Amino acid sequence: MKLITRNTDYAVRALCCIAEQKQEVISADRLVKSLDMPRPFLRKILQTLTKAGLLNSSKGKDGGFSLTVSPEEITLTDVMEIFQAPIRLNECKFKKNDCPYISDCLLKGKIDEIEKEVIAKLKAITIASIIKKEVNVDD
Amino acid sequence: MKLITRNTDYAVRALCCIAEQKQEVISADRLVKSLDMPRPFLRKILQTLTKAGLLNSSKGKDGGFSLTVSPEEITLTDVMEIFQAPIRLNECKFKKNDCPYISDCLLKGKIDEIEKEVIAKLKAITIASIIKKEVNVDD
DNA sequence: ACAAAAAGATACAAAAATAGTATCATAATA
DNA sequence: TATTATGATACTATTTTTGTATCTTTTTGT
Ligand code: FES
Ligand code: FES
Repeated sequence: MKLITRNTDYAVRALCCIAEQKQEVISADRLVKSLDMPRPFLRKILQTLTKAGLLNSSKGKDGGFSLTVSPEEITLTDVMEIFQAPIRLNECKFKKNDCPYISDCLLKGKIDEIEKEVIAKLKAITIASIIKKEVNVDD
Repeated sequence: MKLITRNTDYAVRALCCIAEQKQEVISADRLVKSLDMPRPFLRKILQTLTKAGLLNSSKGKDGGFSLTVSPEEITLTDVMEIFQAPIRLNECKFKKNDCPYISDCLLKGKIDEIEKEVIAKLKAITIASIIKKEVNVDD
């Protein structure tokens, strides 16, 4: 039971790093140095985030990435949906078929309830809320 | 993000079925018929549940399985722990190493909070609470 | 025009987790 | 001692996760 996959984890850390830094854009290379993760993997994640619309990218010299929206507007679920969709806690399939008991299954109902609450809580976590620390006053 | 794996799912359904029926014990064969799942897979699950201490088993003619404790005492987390341990939402490892940022990571803290709540809720779900329906009055 | 510095696109591969099968041994009982 | 049941275990297949490698395209400075 892994709520957060590595993809999402890396992505969140990268987004935090991008959000925190002051320059216009930051290159994949600099992010690799700051975050200490495998370059090709980070690059793929950045590309995915760009395609998903969370990042702007610019090529060429002094190119790099920047957020398309403010850190307050990026929720954990946004990121999870990109890398871990579908966000379901219980699909209840048997041999690739939908479970025939799904209509009157009480477990299903209970899990779904939990799911809703979890997702609500995940949605409440934003990049901004993650990077917000005392250390990091805007100066 | 799969909160419940198939193993757990099958196991819960089997436990419900065992809990619901009136005979002393129920055999794997009868469970297969009731639950409509692959026999070898169910058998393995039943064996695992037995080893884990949730089921009694008896061999030979008219052998089968029965609960060791009442359905009220079996929680979803009990079952999940057997098949999906460790129950963690966020391990945050990088290349098999623990994440070096773990000590001052706010995301980690937030996820851990959610984790605690989820587990509490899962713990509140018991086999008894799953099978409890109007249809099923003790007669 | 051309080289350098960046990201874009894709295809591939390795590892881990999940899901499922098959086979033989062991115990109980009639 | 045959039958009926579970126990133990080894094996295989599939899917998901986690990466790597390679080549193309765009931008910019010279
Ligand atoms: S057993 Fe399938 S929905 Fe519950
Ligand atoms: S990034 Fe590793 S604990 Fe948060």
